[in-house]
Amino acid sequence: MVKLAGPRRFRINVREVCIGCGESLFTNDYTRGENICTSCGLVSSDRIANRGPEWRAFTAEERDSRERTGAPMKLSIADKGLSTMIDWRNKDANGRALTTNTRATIYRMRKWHIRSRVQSSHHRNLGIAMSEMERLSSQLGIPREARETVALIYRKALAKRLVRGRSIDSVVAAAIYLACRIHRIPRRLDEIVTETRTNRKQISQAVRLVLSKVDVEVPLASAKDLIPRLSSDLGLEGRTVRRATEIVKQAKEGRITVGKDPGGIVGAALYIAGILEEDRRTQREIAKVSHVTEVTIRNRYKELVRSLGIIFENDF
DNA sequence: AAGACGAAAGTGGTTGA
DNA sequence: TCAACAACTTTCGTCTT
Repeated sequence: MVKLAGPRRFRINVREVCIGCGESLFTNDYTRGENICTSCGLVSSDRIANRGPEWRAFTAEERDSRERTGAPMKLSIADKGLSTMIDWRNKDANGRALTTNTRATIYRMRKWHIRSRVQSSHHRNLGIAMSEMERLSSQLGIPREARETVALIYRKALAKRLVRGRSIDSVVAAAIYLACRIHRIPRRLDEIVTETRTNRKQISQAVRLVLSKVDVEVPLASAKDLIPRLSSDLGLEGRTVRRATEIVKQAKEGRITVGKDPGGIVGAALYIAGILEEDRRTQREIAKVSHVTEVTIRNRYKELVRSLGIIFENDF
């Protein structure tokens, strides 16, 4: 006894609460450009953006043929995600199993397809490099955008034949290190080294090589970028962090930071801020998280206090 | 006893001849 | 290629809290 409604014109979309009846039963009628409450019938807005395509399609094939975009192009995939593949399943487009004859043909095609794809050494190199890059990046927690930068740097290095005679892993590690600096992600070279099979020396050589031969804008590791990481490791309070940020900023303006280990500067700034804000940490604790020794913290601390004229009010 | 301080000697990396 | 050099580390004795 249920009477079916006519052809559905609405795309049901739960939106904000209706100002008429308080229900949250809105529906968007893109064909008319209206928002209609399905509970009380209130038309709430007569100007909504239609985010769908401007064409209409009635069948799946029509939709496929009219679609003008595909998956995004990515540098971190060896072929930029643009090549085609022959599926490994022995099924045709309708999902039916192939006959023995066709299966043999497909097998041959597949073989040559794969061979032609990795035929050039350039491509093979990229394939290996990108999988190593993915492995290392996820181990180090490198975000997506930075990985694209890594891929870009590696491609440039490869194009300039810098990978010749060097291990792929070391160049990948170097690219990751540089991409981290570009994206202002604080990662020390040693952190990267521990996750690779190559040694530190090779990686730092590769870093210097890429830096000199490939045109990439790589900012110097800045003390400021390190503050969030270290202060969260130390569990410092917001006001202490702000104070430390201010100290680092002043130190930078006073030009006493050049050539110094950022870890030491931030460590000292956090130490001072801790004393000033009575959110104190010991030099040892700070030295541990900032990967410099207590002596370095002390030296920076003395310099900062002297040149910035910091006076500890709670001293007397 | 833990933390801070500072001197002295040693290390790995950069710079300039 | 080598020496000079600055920054940083390790080690250790001493002072302070």
